[in-house]
Amino acid sequence: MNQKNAQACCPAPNSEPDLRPIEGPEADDELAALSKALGHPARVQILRILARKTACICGDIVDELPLAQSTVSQHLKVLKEAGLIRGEVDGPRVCYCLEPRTLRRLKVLIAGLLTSHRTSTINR
Amino acid sequence: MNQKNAQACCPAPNSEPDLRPIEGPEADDELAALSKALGHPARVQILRILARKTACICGDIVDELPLAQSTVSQHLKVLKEAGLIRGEVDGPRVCYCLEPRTLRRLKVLIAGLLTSHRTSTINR
DNA sequence: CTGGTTCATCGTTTTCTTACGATGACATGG
DNA sequence: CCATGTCATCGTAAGAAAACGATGAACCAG
Repeated sequence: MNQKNAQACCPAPNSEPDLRPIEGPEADDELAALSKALGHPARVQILRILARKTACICGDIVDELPLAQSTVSQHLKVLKEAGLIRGEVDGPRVCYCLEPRTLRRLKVLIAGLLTSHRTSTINR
Repeated sequence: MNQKNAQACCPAPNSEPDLRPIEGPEADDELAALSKALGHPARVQILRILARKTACICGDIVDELPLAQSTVSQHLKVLKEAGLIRGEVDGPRVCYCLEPRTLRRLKVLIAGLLTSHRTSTINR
């Protein structure tokens, strides 16, 4: 019941390349952790909402999901701890937004499973 | 204690494009399900093993993981039900291999979260 | 047919996850 | 200062997931 002005939070596109390895035990754990954070429909929907809205929003997310506020807050926490989103306090509200860097990282990690595979001829 | 000959199972590279949508409720659920299947370190390691070995293997996977055979079998089941791997019976053994098509699909779904976002300028 | 190998499934325990309402922290408008 | 709106956290109950050993099905070798 608000549709607040999407503040100019969540800055710094930060397109530095990611240094971390794409294979090995650490990469495996990283991929598992990121996937786990994505592994719930509500959290995917939250990411989708944040991706759609050009800029970041606050708890309008709650209005878009058939879940209690506390549940949504919990999901946001999971996503934030995984580094997939960022939250910034804006007065009484909190403004969430995507962290595209992490999503790109996830994409790269998954692609890494494909490139080491034999079918890389049709891979891209 | 075996290192059996990796049979020529798991054929059909099958590079048809995927028809299904990249957004919407179905895509969200699909992405969540695939991510959930990936959301465990042991399962990521299994995929990594299958990706490394050029061809498919059997329960040599069990020898590579610090888990009981039944536990590995359970993880394989999860991966198979998600469509990420394929299993083919080869005599008394079962030969597993990657399903690159599904991994590519997952990559596309994640990329879809990025493309609808504003930062697509630095997206690729 | 018999015994051995390979793997899936069953049954169980333990732990994690999800969901909710209730409560609390915090900033802002009056 | 007080009331209100916004959000996080706590406590809890229900359900899912993870791990294991034990058992069973299927296949070969002899």
